[in-house]
Amino acid sequence: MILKSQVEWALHCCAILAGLPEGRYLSTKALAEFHGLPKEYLSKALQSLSQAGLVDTTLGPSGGYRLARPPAELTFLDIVEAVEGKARTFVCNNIRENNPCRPQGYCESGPCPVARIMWEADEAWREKLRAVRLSDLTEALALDIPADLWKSSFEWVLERAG
Amino acid sequence: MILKSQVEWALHCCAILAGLPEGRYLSTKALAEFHGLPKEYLSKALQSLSQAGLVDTTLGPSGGYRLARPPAELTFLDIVEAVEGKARTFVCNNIRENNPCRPQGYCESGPCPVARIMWEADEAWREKLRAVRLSDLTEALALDIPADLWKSSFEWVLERAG
DNA sequence: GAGAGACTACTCGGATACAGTCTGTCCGAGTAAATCCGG
DNA sequence: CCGGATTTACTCGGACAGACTGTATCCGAGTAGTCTCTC
Repeated sequence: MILKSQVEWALHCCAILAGLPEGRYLSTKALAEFHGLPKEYLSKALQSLSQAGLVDTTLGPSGGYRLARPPAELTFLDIVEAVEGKARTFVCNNIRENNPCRPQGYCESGPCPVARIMWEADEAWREKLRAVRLSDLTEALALDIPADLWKSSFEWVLERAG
Repeated sequence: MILKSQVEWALHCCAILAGLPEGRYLSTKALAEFHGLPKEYLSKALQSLSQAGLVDTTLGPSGGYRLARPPAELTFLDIVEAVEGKARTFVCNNIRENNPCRPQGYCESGPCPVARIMWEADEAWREKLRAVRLSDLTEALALDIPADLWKSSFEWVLERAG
């Protein structure tokens, strides 16, 4: 059970978009070039973000993506779920129904206890992701990255933002 | 990102094995029949448990599996990791290394902040699974299942336990 | 110089292909209990 | 009746195949700016 690499890409791209000045867009091409990723496939991840309503998009030249909401109102969970889907990581096939001792027509009272526990863990994971805002990430990145690299990256992006 | 169905199977099988009297074994065939699962494929899940040291096995007739430890000393995480592996659900490909502004030979100071956050969520998930013991599951099952079904199932298993 | 039309650069979506994993099946090797057979 | 050989029932591991998902590429349709051409 491993998350797709698109999740990683989407998170990094959102971090870049978070630094974009109000009203500017950044193209898939620029984002792909900045991260060294295949443009065509990266666009699938960005399309997922777009379909989830996390980013706005404009067509035509100087078109591209920008965040639909301020970074403080976007959580990691939003982004992860946009790419990976909202489905739970554990699916219950109710194999308890196959119990040979089970009386005919017996109806289960509720979700299988096994599933209940797995779903609680899944919820703990999501809760942790829900608690981290995109703005928290950019703050962490600002501390992590040397100031000059931070500045030159910002300028690199600005040059390409329409 | 969905866990394999083998995880579900392994959890249910462990719950059955937890009810087995001291020193008795239960065969793959019986476990597969009880849960309505393909015997050959279920054996893969049980082999994973065996390789992880969670269950003991004996060959020959009246052979099969039994828990290697008391149910109170087996956690959900043990079982999930035995089947699914211990690898983190988020892998960091360090795409920040491709930043075109990054100076040559620049060495990252530590793990990528994005990965750090994802790994914390992963750890929260595992922590939740670590907190649930197999004995907790059997207690929950005892409450969930009607007493007569519980009893007849136990007898069904005992008949086949060598 | 202004407006209409052509052009360009981009997003979006579908089609396609390939690889890896998940699911499932089959079979042979090895092992331990049960059975059989000879003394 | 006893001990050794055979049979049986099971685990274990590898080989294999099909379905599905993840990764990746390509191309056509649509759109918004830009450019060009004409008046």
